[in-house]
Amino acid sequence: MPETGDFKSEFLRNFVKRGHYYDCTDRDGLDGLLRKERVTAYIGFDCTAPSLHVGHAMQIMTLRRLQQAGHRPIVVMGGGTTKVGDPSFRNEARPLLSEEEIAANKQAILKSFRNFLTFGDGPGDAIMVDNAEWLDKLEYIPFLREIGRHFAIGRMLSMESVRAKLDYDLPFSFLEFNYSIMQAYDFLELYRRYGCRLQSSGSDQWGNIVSGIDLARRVENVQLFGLTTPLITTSSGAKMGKTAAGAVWLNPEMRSPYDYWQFWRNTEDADVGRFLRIFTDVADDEIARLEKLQGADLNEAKKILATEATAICHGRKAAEDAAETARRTFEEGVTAAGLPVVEMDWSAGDISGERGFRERSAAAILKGSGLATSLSDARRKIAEGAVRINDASISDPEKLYRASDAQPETGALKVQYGKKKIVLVKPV
RNA sequence: GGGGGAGUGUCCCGAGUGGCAAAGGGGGCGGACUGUAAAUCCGCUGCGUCAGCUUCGUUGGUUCGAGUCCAACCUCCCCCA
Repeated sequence: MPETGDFKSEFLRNFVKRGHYYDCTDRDGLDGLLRKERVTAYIGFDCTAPSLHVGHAMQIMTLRRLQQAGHRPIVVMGGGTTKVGDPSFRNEARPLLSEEEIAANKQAILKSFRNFLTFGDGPGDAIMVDNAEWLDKLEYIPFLREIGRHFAIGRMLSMESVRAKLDYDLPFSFLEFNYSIMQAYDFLELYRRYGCRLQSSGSDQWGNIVSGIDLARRVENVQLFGLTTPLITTSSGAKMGKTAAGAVWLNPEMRSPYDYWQFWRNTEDADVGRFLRIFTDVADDEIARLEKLQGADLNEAKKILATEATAICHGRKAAEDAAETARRTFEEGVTAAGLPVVEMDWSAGDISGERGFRERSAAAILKGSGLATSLSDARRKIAEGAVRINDASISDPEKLYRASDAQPETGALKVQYGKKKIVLVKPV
């Protein structure tokens, strides 16, 4: 990690202290600018999925910190760049998304930002733009003449993301090669439109950020700045939020606030302090106190981390509901109504055959709960003894339940896979 | 354009002799131990009313039988132009 130096601006001092800082293209320059005026800064987000995931949370928090320090954040939706596709650090050219998919993804992603940032027309309010606004309109020859001539092939080839492709003989088309130019052009365009002076992102975007700064210097003779954050991994080395089992989505339709809370609650001991600093607004001295806790006492800190991080993403109410549901479930051992509920059609015979009216096998229920992906999967999990229904351990996948087995408090069957995954299955 | 090589269980990497639901990793999930932690050990990781069914880039073909042989096509890589 590069030198952090002694920053004088409130924003950068805090940025370092909170663990967001990785590198900066011009430390003194940016530090001075931030002290002098309200700075407009942006981060771009591609629309490759219908939701952002916790891996993006670091970036969104950067914008939040900027806003807290009185600066103006711009969220740039990559409606245009996603059509090109970021080649960085991917082994394959990912299949091109259709324009419809990109548009749908963008619409779904927009909502995620509402709780992290305050949008509006005021001087420090966040704004959101889509780079398709200008990228879609580009004309090839004029663009090459105005912008393309400033890009030296030699230097582009030396960029880390490009070199990796070339060095390992990975597929790499001219289309992807242009991604970096598009991103550089974004920075220039944002400067022209909004006076944006700063681009932030993860450290993997360094090359693209620098390209934008160079371009703006040549074209507009202006000094722009870049600021990067470290790639977040857990202490065990795993990349955050992108497990094979499924990303930790920020969108509540794709991952409920309760499950989001659980994700943070299960943080490794060694990460608690670091995550509190990055992903919550908890005061520094309070974090200092929390991370000193030892052994099981550290669980208190994890609950605060979970609630605070969830509150920023899903709102205070949802976070406290999730905390309360977890408390009742795991500390009191009762069936809490706030657990995820899945409705299941019990109106006809057993879905897997005429086994009996309005009865469902344990395996079918487990599949219906979403905790198993198929009946085979459900049977396997039940046979392993990992499943409980209504708090009773079961081993027979064919054991039958009827709608009247629903627990009166919730009107649902309590289906549990493993120790932590609980879903209420409501017969409909 | 010419020559050579490669595409395996849809998370990734990767063995594979004509009899294979297909070795082995990693990752993930579950169990034990704990503190809803880490580490460690064990198990699971295509679908199915367990008879079977469908997987090895795509489509045809040879064969009792093909991931394995043949042909064409698609994609990628390397060398030559």
